[in-house]
Amino acid sequence: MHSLRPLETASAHDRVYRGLRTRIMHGQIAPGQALTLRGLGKEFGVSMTPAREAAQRLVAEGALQMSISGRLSTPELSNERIEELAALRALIEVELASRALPRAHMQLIERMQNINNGIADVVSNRDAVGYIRTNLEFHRTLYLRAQAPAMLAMCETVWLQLGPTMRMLYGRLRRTEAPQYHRLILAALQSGDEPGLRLAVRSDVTQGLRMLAS
Amino acid sequence: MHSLRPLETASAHDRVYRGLRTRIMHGQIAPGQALTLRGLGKEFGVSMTPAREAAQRLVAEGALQMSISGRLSTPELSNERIEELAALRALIEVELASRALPRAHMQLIERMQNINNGIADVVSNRDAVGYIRTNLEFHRTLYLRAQAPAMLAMCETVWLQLGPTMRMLYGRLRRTEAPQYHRLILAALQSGDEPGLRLAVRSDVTQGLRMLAS
DNA sequence: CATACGCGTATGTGATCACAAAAATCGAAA
DNA sequence: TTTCGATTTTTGTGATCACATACGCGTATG
Repeated sequence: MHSLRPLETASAHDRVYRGLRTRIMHGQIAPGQALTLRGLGKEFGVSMTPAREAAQRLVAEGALQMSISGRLSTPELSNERIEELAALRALIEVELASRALPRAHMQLIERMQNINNGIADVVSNRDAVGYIRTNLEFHRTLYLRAQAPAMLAMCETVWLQLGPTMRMLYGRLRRTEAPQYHRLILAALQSGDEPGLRLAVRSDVTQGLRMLAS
Repeated sequence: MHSLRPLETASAHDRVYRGLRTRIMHGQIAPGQALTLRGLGKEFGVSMTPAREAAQRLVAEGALQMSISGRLSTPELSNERIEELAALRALIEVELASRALPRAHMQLIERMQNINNGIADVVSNRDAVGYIRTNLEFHRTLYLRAQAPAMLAMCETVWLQLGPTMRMLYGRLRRTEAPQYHRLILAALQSGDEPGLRLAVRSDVTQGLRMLAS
């Protein structure tokens, strides 16, 4: 029943918004990177007006910050802010996973396993952006089953705010395999173990935080 | 260290945004109410451009919805959506209250008591908007102590989405006194009872939902 | 060599306009 | 009276422009 607008008729500001949002969420833009409206407009082939709307929207979602003079940049998050956002991820994603559990059939689990196997590839290539994208896809695949669009939207907003920082974090990471907690998540899904699932998701989400302390 | 911009130099779109946002959050606009950019512009004394930016931003936050043709209106929430938003309120506000508890000294509790006493007045006047505003002020006063701006922002976004619906809900309510759970919240704060506080906040936040079932 | 000043350029803001599409209005026919 | 269709009006979109201001760089001065 969703009325999806055809891509070729999507408004200009939506194209800019989606393009920028994806880049930010996947960590393709470093923290503190400056952006200009004319630059965005030229890049996406539109005038300043749609670029401004897209930027304003991303500022409202915390994906960009705007100085008092109106200059745009990706935010450099303080450690306190990162802790807060990780706590929000834990709260919301545990709830989403819990709601998805009763509907998580074998087909879904297999799809998640496939995605998780793909993480090994991007990890071996030292591809930080690919790692973030695949990791988020793993989580989103599960959460979509929760049938909770408002919660998922909030969750993605948090991902968005963490995007530039995640790149920095995962860039430091010397990882050789997919996250260990992903296997725990999959195991808990298969056995229908709700407490185990909640713990596994919480651990997976907050593990990145521990790298900050070191 | 916050660099607050003086109000008299606030940008036009910020004035429109704040004005509209307050109205929506406090339930001054009924669900399904239509809005036009030119109308908003005229009302706030600005051209269409700032009105559009403010509207886009509120759409991004879920406070307004936009039809495929670009028409603006306050959303009419389904029961499932309301349940979801109430669950989000419960998740986030319980966490905020828990974080505020160690910092909630007597002065803060007294301030909250004063606000809560004010609820009796607006209730006796059958003032739905005043009730919502005062109720939210009660909660925000506590949550500000949590020192968690990202969480508070998410929380307020949920309030915003529920604004038009809250008016409808509380409009039906035949209430003669302040919410019972507010007293429990205050008692738990005074005694430093964290489990009791979490339960009281969760109950207060989800109580409105029960009116839907009836 | 460091710092402060000043000028030129880059940048965001808000108003206005032309255009297309949707909604509303009015009239005619069944 | 109702319903369908054409026309008029309303509305959102995106481009462009003038303007004010902030930034950056070069120069001069201590």
